[in-house]
Amino acid sequence: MYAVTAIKPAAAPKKYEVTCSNCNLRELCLPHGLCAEDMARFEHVVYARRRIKRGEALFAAGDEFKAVYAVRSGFFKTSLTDGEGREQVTGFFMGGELLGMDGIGTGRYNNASIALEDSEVCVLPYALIEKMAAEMPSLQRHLHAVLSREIVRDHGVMMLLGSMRAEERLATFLLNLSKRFTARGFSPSEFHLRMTRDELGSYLGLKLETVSRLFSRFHDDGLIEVQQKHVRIRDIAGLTQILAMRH
Amino acid sequence: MYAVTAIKPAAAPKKYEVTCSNCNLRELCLPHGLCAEDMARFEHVVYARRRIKRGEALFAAGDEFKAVYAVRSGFFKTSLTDGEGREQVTGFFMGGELLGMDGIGTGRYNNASIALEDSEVCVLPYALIEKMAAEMPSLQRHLHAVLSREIVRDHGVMMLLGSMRAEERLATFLLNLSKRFTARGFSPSEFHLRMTRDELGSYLGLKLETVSRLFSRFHDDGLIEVQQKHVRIRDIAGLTQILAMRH
DNA sequence: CGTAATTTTGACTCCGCTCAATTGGCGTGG
DNA sequence: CCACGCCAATTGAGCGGAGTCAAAATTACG
Repeated sequence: MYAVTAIKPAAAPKKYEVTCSNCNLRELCLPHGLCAEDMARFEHVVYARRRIKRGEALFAAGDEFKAVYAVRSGFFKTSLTDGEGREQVTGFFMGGELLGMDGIGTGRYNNASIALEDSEVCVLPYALIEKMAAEMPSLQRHLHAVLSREIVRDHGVMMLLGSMRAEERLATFLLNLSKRFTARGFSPSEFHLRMTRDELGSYLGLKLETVSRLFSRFHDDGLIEVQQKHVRIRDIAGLTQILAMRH
Repeated sequence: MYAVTAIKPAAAPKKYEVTCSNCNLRELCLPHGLCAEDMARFEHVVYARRRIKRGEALFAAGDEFKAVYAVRSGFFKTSLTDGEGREQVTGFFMGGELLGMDGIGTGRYNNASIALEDSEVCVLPYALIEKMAAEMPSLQRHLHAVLSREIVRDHGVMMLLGSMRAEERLATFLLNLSKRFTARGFSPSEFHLRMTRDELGSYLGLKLETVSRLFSRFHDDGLIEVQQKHVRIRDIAGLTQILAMRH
């Protein structure tokens, strides 16, 4: 089971130790595109960080919405659980990506957000964001853009789930992961999956055995090397090819 | 039968003829929750309407993003088309719902938006919305809420596509449609589907034959009456029951 | 009124699921 | 350090739900 505790970071985290302006994720994060002056003002919003240990929840579905979180380091999954206990993983999030925006509309988080490795997030209290956005057009615009892009991302997942076959889904996922790692300066072709086969299956609308079999098949076809959670992409073109083959 | 049309007589569409404050959809639309004064200011943003005939596009994927649209009457689908010509319907929209928010992030609409019956929309130019939101906290908050709720809606679809069986998907869809019609003062149990089996299948991640078979099955089970596009729900509890049955 | 489009229905197939057994990895405690 | 136990991952065998292909029926529309 996942604990919902650890609201309070252990050591006193020195504020402003790493500011947005010198954060290596600034190109990917919410304040992206702000001028130096606006950036300086924005940094006062990011007044706290929070550490979440592997397996713990940053927030649970139904928790009161107070802040949006920017992933500073680590890896998260978000997931819904419906009345009958069925879990649906709705996304995986890494450095510079924002968590919790689904809570704005109702005042409660709709998803649970679970760390899949020891992680750290920047806390962006929504009340402050709202206030600054009203005074800072570039921030307002960027906030809207971030929300809108989340919608576009979700539509991509809908296309994946609604009209792709199993191997296309996994290929799409691997290529997407590769791109996001690249944007963060990591290897495009070699990485550790932080989620289980079950979690990945949930996200892709497949059973864990199917995911496992697909990894084995891709391996046999020389597209990737897999050893448990470690993946190395050997043939990006081959993976892309899978998507190009209609049915 | 409960037509959504005929709200507007044939008269020339004079601007401000129907304002937000007296629009029968105001409880569902973007300006919802604004005070009288703010509402009056907001009405100046809604300076135009646009009629779209059945089968025509309000906008196409890739079109330059300039405005968000509120459905005043009629019915729309939104859909993506990927490189290989595969279509994925991402949503159906009726009175009071907003179209085009996925364009904010990139400056281009990501979806195409097609009228499934003769329809009318209010044009909300984004530049004006943005400006007013900065000056009007209640509007800003509501805009964020609307964007956020769109994300939540998409997550619901992801759960539907990722972890429900065919009959659960259709039952969920019918119940959702019923609720939305109810909120608009139409019959909760009797309505015309404006989309084809193919479009509905795309939305639900099923083939059109499967959708057709499910309608027939639901009919045989006494849950609904179907005759082509006309549907009458006979047993809401029975439909709900389908969702409660795991596996 | 005729033609095209949509819907329904049937027969058969196959992809992904279920059930089950085995293997492998990793942390914990003796 | 190794043994144990637990959880994750792999692999196999068989099944079933949804897809595919095809044809007929019904409806919509020019």
